[in-house]
Amino acid sequence: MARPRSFDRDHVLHAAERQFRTTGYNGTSVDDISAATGLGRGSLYATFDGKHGVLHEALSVYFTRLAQGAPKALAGPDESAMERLHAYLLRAVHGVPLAADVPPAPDRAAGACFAAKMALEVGASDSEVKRLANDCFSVLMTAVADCVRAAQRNGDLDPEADADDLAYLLLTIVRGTDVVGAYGHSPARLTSIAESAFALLPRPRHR
Amino acid sequence: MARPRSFDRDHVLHAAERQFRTTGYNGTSVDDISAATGLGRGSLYATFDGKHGVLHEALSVYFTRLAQGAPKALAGPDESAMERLHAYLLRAVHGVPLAADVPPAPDRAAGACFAAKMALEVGASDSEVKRLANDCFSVLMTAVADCVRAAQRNGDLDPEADADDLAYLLLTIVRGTDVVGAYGHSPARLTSIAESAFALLPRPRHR
DNA sequence: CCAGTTCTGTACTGAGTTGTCAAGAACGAT
DNA sequence: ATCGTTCTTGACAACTCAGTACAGAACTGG
Repeated sequence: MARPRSFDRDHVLHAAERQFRTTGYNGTSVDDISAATGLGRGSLYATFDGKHGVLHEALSVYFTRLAQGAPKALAGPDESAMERLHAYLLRAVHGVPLAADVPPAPDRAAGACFAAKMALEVGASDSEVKRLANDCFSVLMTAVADCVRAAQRNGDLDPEADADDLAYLLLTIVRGTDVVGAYGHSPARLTSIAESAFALLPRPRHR
Repeated sequence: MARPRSFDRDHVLHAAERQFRTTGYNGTSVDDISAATGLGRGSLYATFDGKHGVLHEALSVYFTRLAQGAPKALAGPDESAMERLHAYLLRAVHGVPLAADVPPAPDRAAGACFAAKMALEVGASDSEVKRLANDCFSVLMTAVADCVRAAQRNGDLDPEADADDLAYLLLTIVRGTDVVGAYGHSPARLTSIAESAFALLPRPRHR
């Protein structure tokens, strides 16, 4: 029996994420968020808790999206596990790994993992951000590690290799691709990096 | 026949770099820089050109330091090229790769490559920063690639492998380590990643 | 010791920022 | 239709920030 919200919460948070992505946390004012989301100042402060709150909620939504998308993209039959790993590495070239709704990022730096970018900028002073970013990492980590194990079961990867170590390394490479991409290197160059990484994965010793 | 400077330019820029590292570009005010460097506003604006200028000069100094340190750390006899590559990867665990003067970084995120961090934060809107960051990358790139070629000459790495591709991949991994470190992962974990990467380098096919 | 030049510190301005508040709008239950 | 509750809008005050200007300090060559 009261006036209903006139905006979609997730839609707003998604727009805020896009803004944070392109101008960074400290580089965006509340007015910028207001303009990007269409919400007035008052609603922003009432619904979330200012900039902090918007960032935290946006990261939370990002996490949810990742928690759904990552397993979906990396799970599947053992036979095609290697292909999925390959596709995952190549997708990193264009940014926005496994939660793609922002297809043509204007600048590659804006395509980097949202959680990683925020963690790097304000993670040192905002432990909540650090925590949320870690959650995102963990979700990706388990998905990749499971995929590695699947590839091992199928005989495409050395069964002696530690799947977790390999997954950590793969994620590190994907994160590094974000950074190198921010330098302005061409997609061709990034693709070459991804292919090199894929080629170096440890194959079984004997066949 | 005029009053001499009471500060050392490089020392000031180094202090500014430390500040930018810990609080980011947009997160530091001119007063912060003033406090960190001990310089008054007036001197800051007279010597450099405000925040922009300080950042650009600081990056420039960082580049110079890198251009000296990187070849020194990675050049040497072919016999020990692999050891140098190994050491380079392990050094990334604790940040501030090849220009170490800030040994105990309070937060690992502050230990990330200065150029990379700035490029990721403001590179999209400040092409000068992007350029300087790219220069830093290039310097590292050639140094690593040369070291890879040395290792190939010594028979420690597959001579068929493309040295440049390998160097790109190694640098990507080091940059990724910065990001993963910013999440708060333990040095032990980062070390494990570095070791995995090193172990996967392509050895010669036949001996 | 003096004059000229450069550096240093501080106060000031205008723009931009954050967070709050109150008045009005929209809706459902009665 | 009306009332109460909740959302929205715009304006507002306090504050911070970047950049400038000016007065004074320090030093050196003569």
